[in-house]
Amino acid sequence: MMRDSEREVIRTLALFKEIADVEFERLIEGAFLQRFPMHVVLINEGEHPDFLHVVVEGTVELFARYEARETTIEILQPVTTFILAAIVRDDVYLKSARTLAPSRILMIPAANVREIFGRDPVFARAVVDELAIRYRRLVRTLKDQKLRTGVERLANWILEADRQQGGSGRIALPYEKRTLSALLGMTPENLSRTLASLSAHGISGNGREIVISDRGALVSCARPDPLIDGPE
Amino acid sequence: MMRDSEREVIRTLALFKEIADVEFERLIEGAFLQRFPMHVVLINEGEHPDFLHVVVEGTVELFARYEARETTIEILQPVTTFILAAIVRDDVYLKSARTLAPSRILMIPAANVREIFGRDPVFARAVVDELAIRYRRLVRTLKDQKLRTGVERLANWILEADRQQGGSGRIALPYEKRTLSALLGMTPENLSRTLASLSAHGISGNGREIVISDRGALVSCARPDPLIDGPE
DNA sequence: CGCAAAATTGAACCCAATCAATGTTCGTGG
DNA sequence: CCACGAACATTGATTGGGTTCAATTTTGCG
Repeated sequence: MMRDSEREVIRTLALFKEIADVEFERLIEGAFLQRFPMHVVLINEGEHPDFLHVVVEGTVELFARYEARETTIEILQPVTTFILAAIVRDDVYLKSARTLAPSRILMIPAANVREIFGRDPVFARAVVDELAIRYRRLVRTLKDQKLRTGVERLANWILEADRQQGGSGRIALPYEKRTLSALLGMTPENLSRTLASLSAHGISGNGREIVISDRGALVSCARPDPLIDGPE
Repeated sequence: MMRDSEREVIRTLALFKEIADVEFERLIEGAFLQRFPMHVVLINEGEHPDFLHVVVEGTVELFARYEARETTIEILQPVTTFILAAIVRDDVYLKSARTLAPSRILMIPAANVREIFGRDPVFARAVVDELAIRYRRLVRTLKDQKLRTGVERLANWILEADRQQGGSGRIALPYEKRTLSALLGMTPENLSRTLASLSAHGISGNGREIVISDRGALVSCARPDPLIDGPE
C-alpha cells in the first residue's frame, strides 16, 4: 500500500511521531494510499466518518455549503491530517473536502484510530495536541473573519504566504484566486479589486505571482497581530 | 474551598465524570472557587494560562480585540470549562474572558490538569472529547458567520435560544443586546433594525423578551441546518 | 428620583455583493 | 504544436446590507 519513503514521511507527523513502532504498524494496517485527480470530492458534509485522512501530496480544501452558498474553511498542504474531530466524536462531518490539485491521500480506518487511542497514552497525547492546535487555528480564523476588513485579511494573508514561502517577497499563489477569495470570505470580483487597491500599499504582481515591493507599506496596511496571524 | 454540593455539580461535567475519585481529588487540590461581580475581566488574551476555569454559576463571555475593535467569540453558561486548549498547548490565550453576570468560577491549577492528563487515560479521553466538541462548535460558528446574512443568524439564534429554554416560544434574553449583537457579528444598531424587521416573520416582543408568534414563518426565514445549528 | 448606560430611530455613507460584459488562462483534442 | 473552448479573472455599473454618526427614548440601578 505504501512505499517505505512514504511511510517515513507520515511517521514524521506530530500525530504519529512519538508512538511505538508496533502501534504504528497496527494503526496503518488496512490503511491505503490513494491517488486522486484535481477537483475530486473526498468527503461530503453530513456523511459518517470511516477513515482518518492524511494529505500526503497535493492540496485539499475543506469547505461547507448552506443553501446555494459555499465557503472555504481551510486549505491543507502536505503533510496534514484532517477530520480527526469527527472521528473522535464518531459523528457526521461538518465540512466537505475536495482536492485542489492531483493528490495522494492516506486513509486510515477510523476503527484503528480509536483502538490505538484507547490503548496508547502516547498517541492519546498526540491526538489532544493535534485537536488543540486545530482549535486554536480556528479561533484565529474566526477572529480574522469577524475583526478585519477584506483589505486587511488579504494583506495579512499575503504576509503569511510570503513567510511560508521563505520570505523572499515573491509569492506564488498556491491555488486559484476564486479559492483564495472564498477562504478570505469575499467574492472573486471583490478579491480582484482589493488586490488592485493594494498596489498603492506595496504590492505588485500579475497572474499567479504577487510581489511585495514595499514591505513597510504592506505591513502598516495589514497591521498583523500575533494573536491572529501566528504560525500555529 | 468548595461545598460538597458544588463539588458534586463539577463532578457531573463530562470532563470529570468518568475519572476515579482519587484522581479527581488530586485534580482539584489547590483549586479554588471564586466569586466575581459582573463585568470583571478574568483573562486577557496574550497572557499565559495558569488555571483551567469552570463557570459554576453566572455567565462568561469569551471575546477578542483587534485594533480598536472587539468581538464576542462565545458565551458560556454553567457548567462549562474554558481555555482548555491554551492549557494543553501551554501557550498564550487567544481570547479574553469576562463575566456578564455575577459569577462563581472554579480555577484548577494548570499543572494539575497536565499531571492527571499524563497519568489517567480516562481523563485523557475526556479531554479529547471536550476539545473535539469545542472544535466542532467553532466550525459551526464559522459557517454561520461566513454563510449567512445577519437576518438569518439572528433568526437561527432565536430558534436555538428557544430550544434551550424549553421551546415555549417565549425567550428571555440571557444577556444584553449589545452582547448578542457582537456574538452575531453585527453592530447594536443593526441588531435593533434586524430584530424589528423580523416582526414581519413571526417575531414579536419587547424589552428583554422575544416571543415567537408564528414559528413556521420564522423557520422559513431562518432555514436552520443541522450542520450549523446542531445542539452540540 | 436622577443619572448613566443601553436601546432605538433616522440619515448618510461605505464596503462588499450582484449583474453584466470583456479579456485572459489553461487544459484538451485535433 | 497549435487552435479551440470552457473556466477563470478582470473591469465597470448598480444594488444592497451593514456601519457610522447623531439624536432621542428607554432601561436599569444607586
